[in-house]
Amino acid sequence: MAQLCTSEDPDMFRSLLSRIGDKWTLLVIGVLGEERRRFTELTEIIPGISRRMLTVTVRALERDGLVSRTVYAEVPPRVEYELTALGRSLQLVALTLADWVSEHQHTIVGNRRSFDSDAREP
Amino acid sequence: MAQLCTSEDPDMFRSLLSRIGDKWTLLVIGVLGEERRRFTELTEIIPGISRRMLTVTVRALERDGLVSRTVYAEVPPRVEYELTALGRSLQLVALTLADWVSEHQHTIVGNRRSFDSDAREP
DNA sequence: CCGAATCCCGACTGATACTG
DNA sequence: CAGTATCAGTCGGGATTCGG
Repeated sequence: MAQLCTSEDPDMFRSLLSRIGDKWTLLVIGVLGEERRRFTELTEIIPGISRRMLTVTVRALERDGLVSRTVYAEVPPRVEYELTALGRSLQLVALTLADWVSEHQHTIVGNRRSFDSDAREP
Repeated sequence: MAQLCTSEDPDMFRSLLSRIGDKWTLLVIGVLGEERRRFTELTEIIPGISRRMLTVTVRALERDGLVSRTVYAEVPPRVEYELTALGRSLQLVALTLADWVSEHQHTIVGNRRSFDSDAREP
């Protein structure tokens, strides 16, 4: 319902929205949606992410129960992350979002271009 | 495709994502999804938004072609905003997102609580 | 290999005041 | 009514460094 956006608890709504809307979360979910990965793999697959931000992101996802973290008592250490059932359900939503973006991104880029050029010359 | 999250143009993906993921955009889209509104109406309906942030938000939406802005040459001035066809298509996506949040928010709050309490006491 | 802790900067936001 | 301008505070997140 659109009401969700306005009434009820906009804080909670926004809190979850900013979680998935932050810089890295959806990328991590997208990658983990394919298969479980270990820490260093993620840093290599996701372009530009730092170890710190990967740690922060993956901790937040674990806290929300979207990702599970498994530590193997080996040497060298190995830690694997994978989507939980809840995480996979979010991934489905994320994919519809990604579809929308891929379908309309060219339109939007064009809109921005014409808006910006209109603004310069009256 | 999940690939969209990783390869291709993650910048464009993130650019659109941070647009709809920012603090006010989805609330504005949610309100405008019901019916066209004028500026002051929006400030009254959306709890906590300042005139400045509303301006910034609707400008960005207009730039992307998601919202249309109509100025009536009256006195006092009247400006109305409404979703474009593109904006309505995004609204559909946003609603699936809102549904997911409303369905799982209690689970997530619970996950956070138990994660936080587990962290304190080993 | 995996991560925690610290420092720091630029971007985002809000309060306030002013204008057509 | 519908904005714009300016300034100050907060915060995400990147670089770097240290530990298990």
